[in-house]
Amino acid sequence: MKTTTTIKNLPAEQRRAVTVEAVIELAAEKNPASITTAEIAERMQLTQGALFRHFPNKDALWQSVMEWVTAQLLGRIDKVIATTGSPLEALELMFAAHIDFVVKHPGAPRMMFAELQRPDSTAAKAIAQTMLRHYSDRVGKLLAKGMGEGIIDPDLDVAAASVMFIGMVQGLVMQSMIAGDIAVMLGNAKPLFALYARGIKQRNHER
Amino acid sequence: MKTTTTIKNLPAEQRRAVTVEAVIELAAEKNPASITTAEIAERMQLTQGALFRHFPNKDALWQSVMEWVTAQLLGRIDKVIATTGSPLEALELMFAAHIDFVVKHPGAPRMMFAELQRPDSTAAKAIAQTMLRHYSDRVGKLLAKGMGEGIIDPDLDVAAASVMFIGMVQGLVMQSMIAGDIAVMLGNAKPLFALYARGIKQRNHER
DNA sequence: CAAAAGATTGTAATTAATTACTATCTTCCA
DNA sequence: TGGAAGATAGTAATTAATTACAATCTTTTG
Repeated sequence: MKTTTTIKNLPAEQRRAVTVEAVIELAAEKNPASITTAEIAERMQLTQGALFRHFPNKDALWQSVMEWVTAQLLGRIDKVIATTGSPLEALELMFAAHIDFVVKHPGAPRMMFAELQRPDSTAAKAIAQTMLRHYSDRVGKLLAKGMGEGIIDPDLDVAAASVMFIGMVQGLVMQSMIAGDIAVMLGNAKPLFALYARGIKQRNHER
Repeated sequence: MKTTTTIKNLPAEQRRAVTVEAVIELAAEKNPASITTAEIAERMQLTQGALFRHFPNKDALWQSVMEWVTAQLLGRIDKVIATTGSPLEALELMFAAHIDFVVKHPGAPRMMFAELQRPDSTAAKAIAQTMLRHYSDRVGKLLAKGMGEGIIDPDLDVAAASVMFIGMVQGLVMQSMIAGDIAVMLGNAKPLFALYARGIKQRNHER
C-alpha cells in the first residue's frame, strides 16, 4: 500500500496547483511578502530548485496564486447571485460566501492586500486590482437593482455603500488578526450585515 | 548658506525621530515587510551602518515606529473626543481625524496591518494590538454614551458597530490602493460616515 | 508485448546579490 | 579636546535562480 503523505513526480499542472495551495497556506501564517521559495518547497516536501521547473520565476507563481484567488472568490459569489432573487438577500448570501471563503483560506485576503501594496506594476498586482473592481461592480449592481425594486433607499450613495461592503470584510479580517483567531469572523458576520442592511434599506414614509 | 536638504550630525533623539519618519514614508510606497535598513539609510542620506548607532536592531526601530503611530493616532482622536459633546458628532470627527491622519501618513495603516500579520510575538506586534484595542474601546464608549442619550439605537450590537467603524477606514485604504491615489479617501469619507450614522441612529417611534 | 528512446520531474550543489549587523577609523562640535 | 555621530569596510546568513545529473514516466517501435 502507500497512503502517501508525500507524492512525487506529479504531472506539471497538478504540481502547479499544489504549489499555489501551499502558498495560500503559508500566507495564512505569515506576511505573504516574506514567503520564500525555500519555505514553499519545504511545505511541499520538495527541493527549492524544483519549483522553478514549473514556474519561470517567483512572480509567475504569485500571478498563479492571484488567479486562483480570483477564480475562487468570484466563482462562489457569482453562483450565489445567480441563484437568488432578492438583491438584499443576494447581498447577504454574497457576504456570507465571502466570509466562508476567507475562513477556509485566511491567506487569500492577505495575499490580496500584499499585492495591492506593491509599488511596481506586476501582473499579479493587476489581477488583484481587476478582481476587486469586479467585486465592487457586483455589489453596485445589486444595490442598483434593490433601489429599482424599492427595497433600498433611492438616495443611497452606491459608491460609499460598496466601499463599506468591502470594508466590512476587511474589518472582520482585522478583528481576527487582533484576536489571533480566524473563527471570530463567523460570530460577528451576521450582526454586521444586519447593521449594514439597516443603513441601506428603504424606510417607510408614513408620518 | 545651506538651506539644508541634508542635515548631518543630528543629536541622537532627533535622529531617531527622523528615522521613524523615514520608515513611515517608505511604508507608503511599498510593503513594510520589504523595507530594508539600506533603503531607510538611503532615504535619510545616511550610511546603513549608522542606523545601528541609534537602534540596537531592526526590531527596536520597528517598535519605535509603532509607538509613533500609536501616539499620533490615539492622540488626535482623544483630543477630538475631549472637545466634543455629542457622541455621534464625536464619532464623525474621530472618523475624520483618522482619515486625515491616514491621508497625511499612508504608511501608518500599512505598518499596522503588516505588524498584525507577523506570526511571532514581537514587541511591535503587541503595540499594534493594544493600540487597536484602545481604538475599539473609544468607539464602544461613544456608542454606549449615545445609547444612553437616546441618540443611538438601544438594540445596536456595539461589537459589530465597532468592527464596522474600523472596517470603514480599512475599506477606504483598500479603495485608495486600487485607485493608486490616496486622495480618493477624502471624497468618500463623508457619505460613508453618513451611511454608518444611518445604521446606528435611534429611529422615531411614531406610527 | 517489451525494450529502447525520449520527455518530464526532481535532486543536490552552486551562483551572485542582498540581508541585518559589526568592528574600526574619521569627523564634527560644544 | 573628548565624546558623540557618521563613514568605511567588513561579516555570516539568506535570497531567487541556475547548473549538471538522476529518477521516473510516456511514447515509439521491432
